[in-house]
Amino acid sequence: MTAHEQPSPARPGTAAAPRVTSRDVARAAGVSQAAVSLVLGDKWRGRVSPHKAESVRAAARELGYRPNLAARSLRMGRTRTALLVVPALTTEYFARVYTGAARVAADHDFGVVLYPSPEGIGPARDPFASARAALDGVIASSMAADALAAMRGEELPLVMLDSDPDDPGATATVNLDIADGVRRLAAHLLGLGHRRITHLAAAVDSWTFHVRSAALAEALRGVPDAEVRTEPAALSVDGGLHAAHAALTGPGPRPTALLCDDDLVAAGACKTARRLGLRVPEDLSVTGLDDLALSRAVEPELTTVRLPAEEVGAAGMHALMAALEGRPPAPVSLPVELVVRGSTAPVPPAAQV
Amino acid sequence: MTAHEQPSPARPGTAAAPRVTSRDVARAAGVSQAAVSLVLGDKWRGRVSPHKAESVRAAARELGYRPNLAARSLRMGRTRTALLVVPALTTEYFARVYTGAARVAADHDFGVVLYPSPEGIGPARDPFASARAALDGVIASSMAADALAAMRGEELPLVMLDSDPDDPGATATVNLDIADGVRRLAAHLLGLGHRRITHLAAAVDSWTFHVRSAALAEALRGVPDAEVRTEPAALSVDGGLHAAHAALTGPGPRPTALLCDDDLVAAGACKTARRLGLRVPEDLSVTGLDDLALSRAVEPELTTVRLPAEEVGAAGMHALMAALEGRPPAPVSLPVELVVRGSTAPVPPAAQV
DNA sequence: CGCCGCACGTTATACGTAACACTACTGCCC
DNA sequence: GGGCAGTAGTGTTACGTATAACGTGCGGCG
Repeated sequence: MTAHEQPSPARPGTAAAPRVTSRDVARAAGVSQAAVSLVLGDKWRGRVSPHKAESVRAAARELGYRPNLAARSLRMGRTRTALLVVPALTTEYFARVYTGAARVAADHDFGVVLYPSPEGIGPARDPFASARAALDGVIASSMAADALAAMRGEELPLVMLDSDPDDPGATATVNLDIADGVRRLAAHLLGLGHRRITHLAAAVDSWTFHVRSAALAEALRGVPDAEVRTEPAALSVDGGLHAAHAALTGPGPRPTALLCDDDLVAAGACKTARRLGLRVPEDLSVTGLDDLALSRAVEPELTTVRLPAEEVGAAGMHALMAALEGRPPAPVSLPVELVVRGSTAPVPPAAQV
Repeated sequence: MTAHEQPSPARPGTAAAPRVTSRDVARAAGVSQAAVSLVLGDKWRGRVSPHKAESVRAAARELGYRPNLAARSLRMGRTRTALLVVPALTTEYFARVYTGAARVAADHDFGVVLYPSPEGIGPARDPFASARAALDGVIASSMAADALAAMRGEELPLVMLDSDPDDPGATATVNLDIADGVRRLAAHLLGLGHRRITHLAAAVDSWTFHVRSAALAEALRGVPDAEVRTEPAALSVDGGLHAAHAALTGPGPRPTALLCDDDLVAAGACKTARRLGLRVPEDLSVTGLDDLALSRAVEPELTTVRLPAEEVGAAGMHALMAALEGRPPAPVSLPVELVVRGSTAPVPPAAQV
């Protein structure tokens, strides 16, 4: 419990405090406004004497000077602001992407503004109007397809996340090696003896999900007795719940493993399995993808693939900074990590037909 | 799969497009720049003829004119930007608060910039520098205590979330009626016969958590045989895991119910219970708080209190708008909802000593 | 001696917008 | 006919910053 030391007679209101400008600092330090700008911009070497420079800094500190960023942006033509376009922020994955991006941005003295695409925030608005300042660049997840269309025509650097590296509209791309993750999940399941695998595939038209299907197909190509099916699933616990029900009660032999495009889906699938009287992992193996906090909260803990979300955001921002500085950004592909936990087990003997 | 209709010969790069200004529009429409400003600012009634107004709008559309927000902010002294200070964004709760705030802000043509306090983004920076533009107001969660200190001195409207309504430093406060939620959880548990209840209390020094403890104490005051203990817990699955272990293996009779300050903690507690051979809810009842997606993913689903996070963000932004328009904002307290699911059950007969 | 850098500054300008102050014309009533 | 209100505009300025352009002494060098 903190003490309230200040009496604070009136609550802070709308009263616009007369902002202290660089001219005020100049007056206080006895120099010109230009000198203040030079000193505080650290461009004073050989232009202002060390003594005066110090007194400028002292005056600025004294008065609590804070440069007006609107004026600076106007003058410079640069806003030091990037837009991050995400499909919806209520997911842990994108919250982590934001965190990584914001960290790197702060190192470059940049800010990050979010544009959660329409489903999160209402009818489609102009993403550039929603950002309050003009923007220096855009980082966008491929999953925010609708908002993306508006970006295409702009003359801004556009870094695409989780997106086709050959996309000609992107200045740079940052990808997770999802294909490798899925291959390793598939190998893990095959190694446990699973052959009848149903893919609970995200019902989202985005590159990163297409890759998952392709990688799974590729991984099972050389296995003659493998029998893979696909069931579309909405990206939520309920989505997994329904998709798993369809997969487990449909015609034909029951799959012994469910490979889910997302941890949420996997959690839902586990619930359905239990309701149908199937034990996970003894009767049915389930794998997730993302390694959300949730994957360790459910019982059993999910075998999944850890996606380094913060690194995705960080790499995206690095790529954007490179583009802004004229360095050609290289496409990035980040490694993922297979995390084996309790939701997968050898195929039950009874199912080995 | 979308077709790539545009040939797009060169990738968009750093090439700064010569932005089209209001003067360009004026030239194209054959009027003065001032007229353009009037028309596009919708202040032209009786000052510009309807005919010319229309041709200005046409020219703006034609040229793809987008006003320079930096210039506008500089001129107006207002940035139409609010800062949202949150303790960490990787949590679903604050992602939802942001979404609600951003929705309301958009209605007022405002933007929202996030300041995740230091633990999320590195060493403590100046929150106002991190926001790229000057700010018109601040909305802050009481949980971001460290960042908050910096706000106190500023002359900006400050809306506090989940915070003491009597805080003299706040322009307005928005609260959830957490006390009511906890009272209802307590009543629910008492109704099921529970008397030995351990409170897994968040180890965070914030008003919203103090309220929980106080409300629980109050609810049990009139119950003579009630026996409540408290165990501090970090706000995570692991935190709940450890705290529950301490609570269930400590000296004295084992509690029959755990009241947890957060769904994550509750999920962890359930795991510990299961590891100790206790069934939830038959042998032990567990309640959460938040109603995260996670609370429906675990087995059994958590009895919890639904916190309307988006409404908190929305109400916070409404209060800020009111303050900026000179209307005195009233303190807000939002109702919460008890959600009874599978993690609570009548106290087992054996435990009824 | 004259003139070139060099260190140390200042003056002036432009960024794009909003809005104040002003002009000019047209009815129209007293 | 003079003033007055209303309509339809334009010219100009200021917001606060960064920087190009412009002095001004002064020591040194040809």
